[in-house]
Amino acid sequence: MKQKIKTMEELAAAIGISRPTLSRFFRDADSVRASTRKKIEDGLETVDYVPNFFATRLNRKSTGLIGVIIPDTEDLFFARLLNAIERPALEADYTVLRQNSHGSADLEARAVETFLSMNVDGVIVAPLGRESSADVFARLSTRLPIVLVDSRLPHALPSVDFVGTNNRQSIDTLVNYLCRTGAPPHFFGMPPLNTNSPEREAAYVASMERLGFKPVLVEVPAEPDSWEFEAYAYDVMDEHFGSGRYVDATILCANDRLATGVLRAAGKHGLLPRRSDVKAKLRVAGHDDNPMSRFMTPSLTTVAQNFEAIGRSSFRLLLRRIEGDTSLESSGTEEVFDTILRIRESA
Amino acid sequence: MKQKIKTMEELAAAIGISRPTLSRFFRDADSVRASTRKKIEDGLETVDYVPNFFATRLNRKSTGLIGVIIPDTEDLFFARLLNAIERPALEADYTVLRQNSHGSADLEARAVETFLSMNVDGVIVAPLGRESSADVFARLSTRLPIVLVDSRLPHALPSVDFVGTNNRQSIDTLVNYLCRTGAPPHFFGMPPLNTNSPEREAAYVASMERLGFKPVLVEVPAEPDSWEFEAYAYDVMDEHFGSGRYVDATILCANDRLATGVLRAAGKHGLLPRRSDVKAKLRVAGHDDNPMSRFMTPSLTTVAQNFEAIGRSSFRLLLRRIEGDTSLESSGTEEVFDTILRIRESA
DNA sequence: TCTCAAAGTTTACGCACGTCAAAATTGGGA
DNA sequence: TCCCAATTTTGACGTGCGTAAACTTTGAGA
Repeated sequence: MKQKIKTMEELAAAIGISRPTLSRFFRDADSVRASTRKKIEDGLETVDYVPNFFATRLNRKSTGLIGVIIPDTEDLFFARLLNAIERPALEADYTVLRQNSHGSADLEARAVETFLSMNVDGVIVAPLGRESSADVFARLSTRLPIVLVDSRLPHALPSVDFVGTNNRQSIDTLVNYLCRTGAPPHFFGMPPLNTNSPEREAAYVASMERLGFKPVLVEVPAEPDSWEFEAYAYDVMDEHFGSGRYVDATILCANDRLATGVLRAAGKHGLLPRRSDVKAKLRVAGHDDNPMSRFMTPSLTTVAQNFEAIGRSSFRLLLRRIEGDTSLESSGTEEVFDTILRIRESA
Repeated sequence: MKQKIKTMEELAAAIGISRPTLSRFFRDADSVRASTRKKIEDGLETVDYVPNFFATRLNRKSTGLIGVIIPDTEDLFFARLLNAIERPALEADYTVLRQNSHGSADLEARAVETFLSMNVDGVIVAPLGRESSADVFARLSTRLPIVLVDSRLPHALPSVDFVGTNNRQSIDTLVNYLCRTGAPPHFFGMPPLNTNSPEREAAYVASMERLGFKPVLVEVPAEPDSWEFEAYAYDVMDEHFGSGRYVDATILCANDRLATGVLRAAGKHGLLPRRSDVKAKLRVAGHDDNPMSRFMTPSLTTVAQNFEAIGRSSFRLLLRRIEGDTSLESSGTEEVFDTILRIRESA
């Protein structure tokens, strides 16, 4: 069992190198002479030493930490987004800290406090659509670089960057496809938890009108403040289908999780064809290309967001802000990515 | 805009309270006189101060941090488990740090290093099934309290606690139900990424033999070292169904994600009944009750793990170890929870 | 072997806060 | 109004490491 060493001072004594040199070595192994580098590395092999995380960050201009706040870890959309951010961050030697706002503005604010107290170099956040969120992030953005992903804030903060999906393109792609291949779609919106909700609805209305069709929203009783999209959509459509409404309609859902609930309700009411070669009357399309969507029966027609690009891009943008890249506009930058249509069985 | 205050020293000056008293206040607000408590709290209202996270943890016996390591954040099973651990931890004023091993033993080891360097009070880990994992955690357990969750290690560490699901009970429940209502099930195991895989298979064999049936494992070509369970199961069964094998069998899958792939393959080959009142020949059952399972078509018959209990219990156990509860066995404790059968349409 | 720049060592201070001991206040009851 | 225990303040040191300045050693080329 290797000798346990607690401080860098002890380490210096144990391998015969001065502490400042060790400190330099840990910051950048190439900043010391090759021969002493080898001596240190050999020494480290023989002992059990881990630099103290807190002590190293306490007195440093950059902590090498970035914070990410998402609303729900149990939503695969955000789980994938998180991974897409974490990957380039790890490559750039940043440690990413995740906080879950659980859809609550309070927890979101508390997460911000935590990140401030940790002197993170920057924050990437998928915000809630609340007013309070906007205030919190307005304050935050005066103290730290911050980039929004996936959703904007209800009131635009002119100085904050945004990276997300091009909702106009994605919805337009779906509307065009659906109109070309069958009945013009109705739109099933999502609970207005963030700004994607109104954005996609507006995009739907615009696309339909451009094609000369009348936009029709699926009637929803009350929009619950919940992230249980599948159950919500199922309840709504179970009611509709049970009363004979929408049974041969084309339904464009604001995301795949809603579409999942719709498909389930359709199955219950016998509205799904048994074999994929039988044309169904009811058609359902989603948005996001959730990993489960291709495994449903029928598999879900949807559009795939470019997670990789969004994650990478938001991190890079944050990095440039952190490094004070002056070629960036001081007013917020905006990057949106197009989606790819995935035609499957449901529409 | 409130006055920004960076250190406790400044805070002390700003609100007229000595620094040690402030320090005591932040550790426990009730440890100061009510009148000075009020004075401090009023003062805090007027300024913008956040204690430095690193400085507060640097020189403290307990950091109030616990680490959690899971193999995959994009697997809803682990996402839910994580939340179930985080909830009681937050109530007990612990901050939980998550690390994702991405199924890699290297990253798992690195996560351990990180936690050690942060002086976390304890670690909860859902381990990989690798040999190397066992070594890493053996070392870790000599320095920190640690509890394993969901899966054991390939070689039992006698001194480490374990909290998970009672695989014997869950599989036995499913086997009994399936045998009672139709053909005895075949078993579709999962890639041997952790110890649940062999455990569930052994439980299946035992249950079948006890009922006097011959256990039959679904033939799998090569077991890939992958977490893409749905795609894996789909590929395997697409091949089988395409050749006419298992088309009227009952298939018990080691988890819901595999079952999802099986159902998808069944749909492709027209093996699913159109309406739920038509008896299917092919039956599929899963394990875990993934949130999506009830929304599939057909909805999946499965067993629900008791996430809440597993999460709460593993945290409590860790807490007792941290606090040095002497009523605990020094040899490892073991807690397993029973599952609940969810009978739905697929079997 | 000499030379000089490169690299390492010494020494010392700083970071923001925890914590302890001794001295000074405070406040409620007698 | 006096007194004493409870609190707070003062002063000082510790945590593990970053970092700067001055000084010493090293090593490749002349």
